Order: sequence, then structure tokens, then C-alpha cells
Amino acid sequence: MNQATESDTKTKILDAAERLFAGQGLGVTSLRQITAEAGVNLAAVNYHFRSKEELAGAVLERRLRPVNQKRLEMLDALEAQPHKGALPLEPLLEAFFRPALELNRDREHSFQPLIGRIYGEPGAVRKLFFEMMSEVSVRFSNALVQALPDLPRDELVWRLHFAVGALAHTMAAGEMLEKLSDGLCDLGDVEGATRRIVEFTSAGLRAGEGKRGGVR
Amino acid sequence: MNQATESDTKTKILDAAERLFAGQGLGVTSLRQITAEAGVNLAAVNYHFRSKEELAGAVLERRLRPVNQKRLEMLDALEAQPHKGALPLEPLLEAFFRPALELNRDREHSFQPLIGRIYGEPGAVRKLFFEMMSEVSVRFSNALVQALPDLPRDELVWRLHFAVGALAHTMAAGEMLEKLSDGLCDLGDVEGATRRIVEFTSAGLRAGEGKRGGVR
DNA sequence: CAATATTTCAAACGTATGATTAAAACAAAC
DNA sequence: GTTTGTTTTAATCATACGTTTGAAATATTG
Repeated sequence: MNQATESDTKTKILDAAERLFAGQGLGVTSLRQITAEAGVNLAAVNYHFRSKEELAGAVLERRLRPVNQKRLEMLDALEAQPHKGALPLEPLLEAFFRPALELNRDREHSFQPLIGRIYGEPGAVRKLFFEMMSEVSVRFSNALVQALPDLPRDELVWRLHFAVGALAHTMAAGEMLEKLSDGLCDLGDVEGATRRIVEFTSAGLRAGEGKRGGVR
Repeated sequence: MNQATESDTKTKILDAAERLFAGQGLGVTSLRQITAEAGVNLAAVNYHFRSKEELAGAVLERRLRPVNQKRLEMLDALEAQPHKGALPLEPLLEAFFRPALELNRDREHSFQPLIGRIYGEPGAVRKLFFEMMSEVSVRFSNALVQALPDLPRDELVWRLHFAVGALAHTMAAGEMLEKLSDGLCDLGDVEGATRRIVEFTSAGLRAGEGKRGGVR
């Protein structure tokens, strides 16, 4: 196995595919476009990855894997801290959102739309996505129940869904946000984006807290 | 122009296309699949609609147009009511969310994923989507500024973005919500869904209201 | 340097696609 | 009942796709 050459071609393909998938969608992007953009031969995709679909999976995995790893690390650290009774909500949300929003830095808007598009795409890529999300999903769901012990189960599921939607939309349509706000909103400002989505979703998750018989 | 026959074929195509687009995505759905599902001849699509892309536009328009009309009607009614100073937030949000969530009733989960997929799709369909959303977008943005006069402009844009994300995700991935909650959450319950998303997003939009110099 | 494994390349494969055509079937109007 | 306009049909078009191939090039190893 050659490191320099293979990695070079492989990486060039991954980069080009990521850019094109994100920019115009998985289905309409052809291998010919990808290899042309990457400056490699057409057959290289089927040589290094076995098929177009596995390439798409590799593109996804390269970015999402480290994000989920970071999420779990932050959750571990949070749970290791001594907390009286309920887990603190805001740090929990931050552990979920921040690693994802970090993708918006450095990489000039190449990856984010991709992960937003995955929801829509059918087949093996979608399956891989849910596989990669399963551990994070379970761990954070359980933690959220501990953070909001007085919230009825069905309300919590709904609200978690809304919170995930806020993130998904920021990943998928973040470019639109910057356009519509005339540059007022900057996706690259990870601190600002994280603070704002945590503020928004924590308030949403806590809505009506006073009315219930909660701890308050 | 024949009503019965043309409308019949046209509608059959629209129904089949909607179902397939929503189920598996625009790009991967072929005209042959659509016409087979609709039980009409292949050439019928290019006869009644001019191209596949215009068909996709028609599919979108058929559902989104009435939704936006209803939204504006509800906003008109709301603005007509006497309101001292600021517009009431919850009814404003309800006017935006409810007409969209109404799509989830009756139609057995056929349309919702489609509108979620539109974000991802490139080209003329996406353009048409934004055209159809422009009036709603402007009117509701302005109304929201009136409803939250003390919220800084950039915070408002961010939070509006999150709120739209909550809806978009519910439209796009609502099926997932029902699966993950073991039937605990029912998309067809428009009242419940509307109440919950209004509660969540209004709390999110109002986050930290006490800390600012607002009316409170 | 020779032998071997890995990677690149141009060319071609079969298949499926969106679109078009001209004739047939059908309905409407007179 | 014939004419006129509309809709449906089957067949075909050129094109683009993902994948495969076998030979050339390149790197790795002994």
C-alpha cells in the first residue's frame, strides 16, 4: 500500500465529491464530474472506492465520524462532573451542537449542505448515516431525559425533534441564512452560532416549565 | 380543452410524481417510473407538462400555493385585529406553522418529505420554491419584528432561522419522528403538532427576554 | 537491476434516461 | 356524419450514466 499516491488521489476524489455533492446534490452529480474536478481518471473512483454509493458513504463518514466522537467525549466529560440530581441542560446541548457547527469553520461552506441532504437521499448512504448517529442518539436522548426529568416523554420527543431541526437547517441552509441577513449572521463564528442555538433550543425545551409541578 | 380526460391524466401524473418524489427523491425518480405508477403513457408527461423539471415545479406548486395563501389570510386577519403596540407572537407563529402542518393530515405522508427535499434540489425547482415563498417571507419577517420589538436584528434572524428549521425538519423527517417515538407522536394530529411547535419556537424566540431592557 | 505489486489510464460495455415523433384514437363542433 | 382539435400511443432519438477491462505506468520489494 502506497501512502502518498493513493492518499493523494483518494483525498482529491473525496474533496471534489464533497464539494459537488454539497453544491448540487448526490443524485445529479456524476462520477465524470467528480473525477474531472479532482483531476483524476474516471476509473479511479471504482478502484479506490468500490462504487459511487460507497464513495458517498466515505464522504459522509470522513466528516461525521469525528463530529460524533467529539460529541461523545464532551458528553463523557459532562457526565463525569459532579451534578446534583438533574444534568445541566445548556452544556448538554452545547456538547451536541458545537462539534457539528465546528464544521462550518475553515472549510469554506463545503460540507454542511451535504449532511443536510443526506436526510433526503435514499439507500445505503441514509442507512450509514443512521448507523453513525445511533450511539450519539441513544446517549444524548437518555441524558436529555435526565436533564429534563419533569417533561413528559412525548413532549420531550417532539421538542428534541424541533431542536435537531434547528441544527439540520443550519447545516443544510446556512448559506441562505448568511444571504438573507446581508452578512449580519456569520456561520463561521462558531462561538456565536453555538451560543445562539443553545439559547434558542434550551428555552424551547424548557417552555412552560413553571406551569408543571417541576423543580423549577 | 377537455376537462375530464386531461385533468384525469394530469392529476394521475401529479399524484404519482408526488408520491415517488417524496419517497425516493427527485433526481432518482424517472419519468418511466412515474408514468408506470400513474398508468399513463410515457409521453404524457412531456405533453401535459413541458419537461420533468416543470412537472416537479407543478407538484410543488399544487401543494405550496394554497399553504402560503392560507398563511397570508391568517396574517391579514391577525393584523386586522386591534393590537396595542406589539403583535401577539403566538398567533403569528401559528399563522405560519398551521397551514403547513395541515398537509400532514388526510394525505398519508405523501407530500411532506417532498418540500423538505426541495431545499436540496438545485435548479429551477429551488428557484420556484423561493419565488413562492418570497411574499410570505417578507410579510412574516416584518410582522415578527413588530412582535419582538426589543430583540436585536441579528438575534431575530438567527432565531427565525432556527424556527423555520424546526418546521422544515418536521416536514422532511416527520416520519422518523413517528418511528423513533414508537407511535407516541402523531403527525396527523395537527392541533397537537401546531401547539407544540408554537410553544417551542415562541419560547426560543423569547429567550432571555427578561435580561434585555424589554417591556416584559 | 529484476521481480512484483499497486495505481493509472484510455476505451468500451450495457443500460437507462429525458425527449421527440408521427400515426392512431378519441372527443367536440357543426 | 364529417370535420376539426385534442389526447394517447408505441417506437425511436441521442445522450449520459456507472461500471468493467486489460494494458501501460509507476512504485515497492528482494
